[in-house]
Amino acid sequence: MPGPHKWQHCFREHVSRWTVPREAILDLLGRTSQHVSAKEIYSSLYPLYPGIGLTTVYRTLEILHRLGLVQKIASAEGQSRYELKRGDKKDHHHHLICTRCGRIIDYRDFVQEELELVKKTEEALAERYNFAIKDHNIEFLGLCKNCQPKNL
Amino acid sequence: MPGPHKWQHCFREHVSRWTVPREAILDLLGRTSQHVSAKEIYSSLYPLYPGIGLTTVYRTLEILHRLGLVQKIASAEGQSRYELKRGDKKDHHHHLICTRCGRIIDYRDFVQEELELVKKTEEALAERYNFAIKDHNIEFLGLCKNCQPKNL
DNA sequence: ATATATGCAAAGGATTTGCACGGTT
DNA sequence: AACCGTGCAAATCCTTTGCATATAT
Repeated sequence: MPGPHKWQHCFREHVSRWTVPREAILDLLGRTSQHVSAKEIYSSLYPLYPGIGLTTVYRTLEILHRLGLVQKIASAEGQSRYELKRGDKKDHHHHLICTRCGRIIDYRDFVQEELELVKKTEEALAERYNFAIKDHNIEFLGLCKNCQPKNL
Repeated sequence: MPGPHKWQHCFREHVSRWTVPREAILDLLGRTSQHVSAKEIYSSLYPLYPGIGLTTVYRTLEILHRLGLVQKIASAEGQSRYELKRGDKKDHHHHLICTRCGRIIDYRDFVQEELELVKKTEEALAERYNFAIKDHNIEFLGLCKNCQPKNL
């Protein structure tokens, strides 16, 4: 599992070149705990790296996703959000998503229990359906505090 | 919970008018066990109802989703897929999604166990984060039989 | 008769692609 | 020097919106 600044190696090995934009994007993802959209990454980086292109952000995210370093969350609002997967077991979490404003909350409660069941399920499903399971996605959808109708 | 052909009532009560396109869309959703995209619905319906518009499909799906009759699955490939929620408890299932070809398999194994944990988690999360939880989404991502690399 | 739903065309967004240029190796 | 990555602009794809017309009530 790559450490804070070992991505450079991972990149050179699996992809090819280690460039300024790639470092900037990975660095940003490492510093944020949010689930960011491509445009948000672009906007955050622009002041520091004028001339960076949104295209590059998309292409880099695509690579990171394929490498399994980044989770891509397809939200119902049309845009995808991205989150760096940290190797840390303690950091494993699932999502609580507001269907109105799109806010995503990470929760770490019950995750241990969930993971036990997930593991069991995963094995059985892999065999039964001949699936090579790579990842799972557990999320709860609803209305966050701010989006709940006050008058109901 | 609306029966096979009681949607008409549900519609008139909660929305307003029961029209030919709405009946056609709901009927199609009822007859298919697939997770269909808006365009697929449109294409299936076009031969029978020439002149039907893709716009109407989207608008109807939006209503059905708001009424809680249809689940909207935001896939990573950019398009959303829709599935009629059947009242039937026995029919509750989760998804196994191929990240390469987009195929979705419903599985009903372990769902009972999952649901117990889900219910418990839901209650705790609702309280802790002040969230009005409406739905959940459990899916496993990986490669289906056909998409697994043969030479690995 | 009246309000609502429809279909078309156009607009809107997010993401991808083609291509000449620039940076890494 | 060779090749890969970049940024721009244009192209795509999915979805939403504006508006005149058709339809359900």
